[in-house]
Amino acid sequence: MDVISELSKKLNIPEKFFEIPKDTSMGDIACKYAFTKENKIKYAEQLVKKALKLKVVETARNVGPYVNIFLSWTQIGNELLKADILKGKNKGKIVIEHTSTNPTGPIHIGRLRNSLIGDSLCRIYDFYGFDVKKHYYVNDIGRQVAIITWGIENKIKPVKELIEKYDKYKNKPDFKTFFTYVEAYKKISKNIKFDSEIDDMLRKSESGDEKTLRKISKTARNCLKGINKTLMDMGIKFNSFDYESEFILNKDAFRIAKQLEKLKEFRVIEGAKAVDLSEFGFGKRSGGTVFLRQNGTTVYLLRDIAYHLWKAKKASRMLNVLGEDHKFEFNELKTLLKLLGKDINLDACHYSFVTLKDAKMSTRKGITAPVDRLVDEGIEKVYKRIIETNKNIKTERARKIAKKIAVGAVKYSILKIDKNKQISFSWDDALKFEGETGPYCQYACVRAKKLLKKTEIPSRFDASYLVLNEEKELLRYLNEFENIVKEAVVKNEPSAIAHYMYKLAYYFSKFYESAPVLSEQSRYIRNARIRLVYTFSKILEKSLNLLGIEVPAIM
RNA sequence: GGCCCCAUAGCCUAGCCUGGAUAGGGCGACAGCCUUCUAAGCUGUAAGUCCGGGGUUCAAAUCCCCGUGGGGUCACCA
Repeated sequence: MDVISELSKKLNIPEKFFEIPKDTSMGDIACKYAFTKENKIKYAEQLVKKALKLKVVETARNVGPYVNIFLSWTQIGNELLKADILKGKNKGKIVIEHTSTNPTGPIHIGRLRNSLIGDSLCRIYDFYGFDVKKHYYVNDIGRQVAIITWGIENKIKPVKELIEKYDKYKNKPDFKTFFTYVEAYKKISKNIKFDSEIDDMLRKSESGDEKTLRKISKTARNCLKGINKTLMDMGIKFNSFDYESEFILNKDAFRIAKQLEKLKEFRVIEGAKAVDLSEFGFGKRSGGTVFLRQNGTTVYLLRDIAYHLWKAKKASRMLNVLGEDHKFEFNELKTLLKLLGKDINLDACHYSFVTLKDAKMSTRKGITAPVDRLVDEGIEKVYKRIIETNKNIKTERARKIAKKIAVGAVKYSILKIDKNKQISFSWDDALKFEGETGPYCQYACVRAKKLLKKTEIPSRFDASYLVLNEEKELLRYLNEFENIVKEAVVKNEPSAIAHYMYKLAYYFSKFYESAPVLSEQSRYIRNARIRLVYTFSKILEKSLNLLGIEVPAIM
């Protein structure tokens, strides 16, 4: 029940004048509307009188111009505890594109932020009622992939040192691709002849030579298998992998180039075809935004336009999860789509960079912090702890649980931070299990579910028996779930869910320590408490799920 | 240089959109709590120029302006 909107309507005061006080002694809801009036205190007193007449209000009093409202938890509580958490519906189709990391090596921690935010947004939008399609845009052409392809063709052998460094992963296709890349790159930078072979390959592929294009694409597709394995292991799945090369093969890119040539912004700059977007705020040194190079090959932006027009056919809305480095290009893309007369609903969720703090990661050459390694190290750490606390547990089961916890820790540590803030990534912080972490939330959920296993869930209960402060705090916060989901959608901000669920788990832990459930003598109180724990476990598990975090059976 | 993002205790972070009651948390430190639904938990203590300076307002961490520091971007790269 959205109490604030209820009070707003009944008292005829805009919602923004209501807030939830930090302290229960100041009521469940506070109203600060009286501050805007001449006779502040007198007005507040009148508000109190009005509020007292409402059904949801238990009592109300004013502290100066503040009006502190205490709600009737019997009514709200009964409604909340008997309801199922329901998915929204009929919000329409949306294509969410995320990750889209270049298939030139294993996925790295910096890039993981994209996948985690993207996957979480997919879950949040889905829960909110959208029909979500998850897309990965594969850059299967371009210089890096060409270099690797060249390396494979010329049977370049990677150096032993590198393979030893990543010994555990040496047979994973993404790592193998990376090994080849490092060595091929070395060779090419030493010899101009090799470099021109790459240029030749690029020119052929980007102008539409099918054979070359397919050859390069194969390299990318192979690497992608490894990347996808890592993502699947973390519970991140896609509906579609869209290959950039397709938009050259099907000639879409060239058709769009023809359309761009008809625009009044069209220019030819030193033989290259471009559009002058300076009046839209895109001042370029070269004087225009190039879409076809002097040699007739396509650039990324042109293929991106083709891609977005293709995606637009699939859904009425699109959302791209992109690093802040893509802001400029994204705005160019939107501007060009508009100039082409395409009215499409395209948004971006930009996030700031992840920098690597620990020397452990920053000093090494090439990739230094593959996600696989972080997760594996986390699993080892958790595994030890699990077999300590659960003596007779089977190895395989312990490892499965360890994985859920390690992944939960990593996901939470990244998702809890506001997307506009840079993350200085610390390996140790990401694998912490106490305090505001994923495992803390998982633990609260495990405790609740374990307790519930030992009893029936009562269908008859009365929330008026929940009188303790700890019970009311928990109830009050459970009631906020709906609002938080909405906020996360509006802001494209999974961290809102992360902070919510930590606090929710905290209120539960407090309740758990202070109020016995199963051993409670009074049947009425016991039933109400069981129902409270039941609702809590459902909402917390859903919140965890919205971040892509699973709940293990034991911890 | 132009444009965009960020700045809150030793470290990390919430609050900023929509201005109001002593600026919430977490880590680390210190002190307590396990014969009771799993202590990955709970309780308490110490720790703050909310980057600096102006302005608006009865009221500014929050809004506006000017700075400072950090990051991003302005490719015939993707």
